[in-house]
Amino acid sequence: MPPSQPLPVRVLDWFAVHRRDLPWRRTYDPYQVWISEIMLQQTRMERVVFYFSRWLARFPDIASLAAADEDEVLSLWEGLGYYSRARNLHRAARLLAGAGGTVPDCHDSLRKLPGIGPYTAAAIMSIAFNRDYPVVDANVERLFSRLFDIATPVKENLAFIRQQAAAMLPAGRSRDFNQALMELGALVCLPKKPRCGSCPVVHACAAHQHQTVHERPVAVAGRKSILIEMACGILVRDNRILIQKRQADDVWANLWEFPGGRLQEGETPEQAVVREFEEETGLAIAGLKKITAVRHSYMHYRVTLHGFFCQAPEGEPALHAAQENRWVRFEELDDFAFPAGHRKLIKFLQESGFGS
DNA sequence: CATACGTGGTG
DNA sequence: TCACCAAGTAT
Repeated sequence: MPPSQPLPVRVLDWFAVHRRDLPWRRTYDPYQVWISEIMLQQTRMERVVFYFSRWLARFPDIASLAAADEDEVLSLWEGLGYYSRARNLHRAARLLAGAGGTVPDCHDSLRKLPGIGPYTAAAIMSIAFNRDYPVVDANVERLFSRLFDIATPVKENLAFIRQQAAAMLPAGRSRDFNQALMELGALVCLPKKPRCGSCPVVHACAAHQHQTVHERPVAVAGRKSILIEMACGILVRDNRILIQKRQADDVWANLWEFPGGRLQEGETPEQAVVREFEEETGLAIAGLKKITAVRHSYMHYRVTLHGFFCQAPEGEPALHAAQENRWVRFEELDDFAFPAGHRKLIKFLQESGFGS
């Protein structure tokens, strides 16, 4: 391919050869494109494929999603993170089900749906309906920051990047072109190890010319990660385990967990479980038995979660910090959506033969 | 508009 | 090990 070909043509030709075969690229069914775009937000492609397939098998269309319980929706989302995406998807499906039951072929209507922002509205318009809307995601930002060798923080240059993306969008080819730009960012114009030798537009890349590819995009200074310790208690009574449903306005909204919380200054994990259990449920637990500690992280926090078995002689738990209590059998824990740390603890128990 | 929202992969 | 990253949105 001669380097004289216009950049959009080179990008489209590259995509025709290198595009990955993905479930939602088979029919471009608008519902499927919508689901995929929400799942792909801040989430890696390889990870999404599994969740997407399982989701489509259970919720093949807007009607089935709208008819589902939120708990089941969250269960199918468990592990993907950013759970408001699942709750918003569910809410939006119910809005759409009452209004024709199709994904609107209209940017403004899409933009009004919960969970659909500027990126996703444009992505659905172009990928599902092949309408001429430019899309600028983190891939496109990185690609353009290199193409134009942008030396200031990329977030300060979004207007310029959007303008460039709109200017080079080939009319009538937006479905392929937008995906091509993102695919190029995901497969070639990588953050750490860009494969400039395989790039179809390296001849037009200012950063490559100036040997500044590794310095682009320029990021704003990040925050340091914070170490915290947490503890939770698995209260067993009559072969049932107490779980609580988290508040709707808190982190991990509407997910389930074992009572517990963050260690205070100078507190041991044991003291923290006793205190948190009392605060959250009013129960005075005893007979603590350490299970294990699991490490995980979220946002800029790195968490060590200490898990304990515990006992409580009498009384039903109160609801001081949760919206619902439930006593469930060990095997039933798989039917509820838990934050990753708690799920790791459950997995540890399953693998150590507990309950069998 | 800065910040919160989750998680697992990566170098 | 750890900081940074990944097809953003809501507030």
